Amino acid sequence: MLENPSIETAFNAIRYGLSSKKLIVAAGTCAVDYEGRASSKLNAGERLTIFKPDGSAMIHRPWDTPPVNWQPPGSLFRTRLKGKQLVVRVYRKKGSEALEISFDSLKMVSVLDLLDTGDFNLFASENDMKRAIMQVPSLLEEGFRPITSEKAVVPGFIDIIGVDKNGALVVVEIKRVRASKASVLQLKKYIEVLDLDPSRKVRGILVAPAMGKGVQELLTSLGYEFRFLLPQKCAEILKKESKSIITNFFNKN
Amino acid sequence: MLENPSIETAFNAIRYGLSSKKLIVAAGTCAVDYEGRASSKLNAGERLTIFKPDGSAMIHRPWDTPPVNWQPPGSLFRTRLKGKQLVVRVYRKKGSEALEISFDSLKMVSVLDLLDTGDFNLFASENDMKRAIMQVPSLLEEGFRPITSEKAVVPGFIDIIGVDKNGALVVVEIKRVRASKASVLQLKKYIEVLDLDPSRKVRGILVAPAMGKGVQELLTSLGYEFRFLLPQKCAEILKKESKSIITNFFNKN
DNA sequence: TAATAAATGTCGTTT
DNA sequence: AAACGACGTTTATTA
Repeated sequence: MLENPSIETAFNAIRYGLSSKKLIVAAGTCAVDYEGRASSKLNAGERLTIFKPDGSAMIHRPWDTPPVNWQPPGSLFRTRLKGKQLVVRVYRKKGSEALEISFDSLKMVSVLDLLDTGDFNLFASENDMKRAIMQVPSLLEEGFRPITSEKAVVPGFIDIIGVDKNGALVVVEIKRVRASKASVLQLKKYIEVLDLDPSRKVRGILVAPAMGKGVQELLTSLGYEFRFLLPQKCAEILKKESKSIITNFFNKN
Repeated sequence: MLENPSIETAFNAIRYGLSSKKLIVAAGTCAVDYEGRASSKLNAGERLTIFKPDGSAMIHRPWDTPPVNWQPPGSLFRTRLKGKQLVVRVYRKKGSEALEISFDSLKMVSVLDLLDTGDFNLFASENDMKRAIMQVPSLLEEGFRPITSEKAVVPGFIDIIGVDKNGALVVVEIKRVRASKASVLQLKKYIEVLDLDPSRKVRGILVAPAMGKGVQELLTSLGYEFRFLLPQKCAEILKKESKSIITNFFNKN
């Protein structure tokens, strides 16, 4: 960990860090060039740069969440001194993409050995909404009974098929974000694919936290219905069921 | 800049850094909870965290380019000590989204004042491809003459309208990445919007560095054409042209 | 402000 | 490996 190191000192620290697969954080005045699918040029300024052991790299300006320049994991590093500058080249063969960071001076260099084995779980995906409805069918409506099992349905296909309290077939299409007209057409397609005999009544229900423009009209014209449901509520339900983490764990392993 | 600070020392440094709008980098053992549009839980492990003066925040694991958790600019910070833990809460009103980082210990805390005024330029956007064709129409084909001026065309609408060497109208749709079937349908829509009289021949040309599956078939069935063009080549042309403009400038003066 | 298209999108799964 | 779709997409642009 170095404060205001000379270019040479920083060079040695970064070289060492890269070769021993450490995570490196460096702040300093640099210019950045990128050539690849696109190309970019960033003039000199003070930024935070991160080099990770997996070969990924980021250059952060003092604002914004996404980095101004980056390179994905699997990239290769080459560090060299060029006159009074420290130059780090991050490149990969595929698409011959290259990022070149030229440091004029450094305020801080930190070489870190981070051990991170903690599990990460993201809840309330569209699949989680489906699971929540499967576990608590009354989320859709009283008396609803799903026919399809959680795993049986082909992903990207019909979300849930079930039966309502009157025995009518129900096709459910779930969106975790605002439903678009495309969502309605998807529901329509699914219902058509089912190739139902006309004697049996079939209901189409679109489940989402919101509707886009014209969605209600399209739904009505096709005779389908809308059910308001927040992904957050599904997350709470799954949390309550507390099986979700375990399920997640087993899905992963 | 602190190495292995105590929780209290780190607390004071981070508090100071946040209140004085500095950029903060901290590495240490932490757990992270996110609640908002989705929700997530990250168990304890060693990570790198960044808090920026604009209110954005990132938590980076020792691998991957995107952060495992983040919060966009405009978020608010609240730092507090909770037992033996240092807790940083990053939250925003909209959607009531909140990120909570609980540190057990810290390896490094760095409070940085970064001055970054350097220009950033990204070349070879879709618009750059358009400009390149406007400047060098032969990129599309010999004898092509654009009708629309660079600025006149409504962006998001028809990219370029022109005339070929035989006087036929040409509608050009540009993609900077592999063109999908949607791109072809977009071209089709644009041509239909033109509402042309049937006496005049109209050609539709899709310009892109590659074609997706079924695109060639769809193009053929609609009677449209494909023109291979790399964004990089456009970038080079624009670079060359801008130089020639400078040269022109010096020749004139 | 809402809708639409682009992104060095990225990140999965499926073919 | 390519192709397709979803994303805590984000971001920019335009009606």
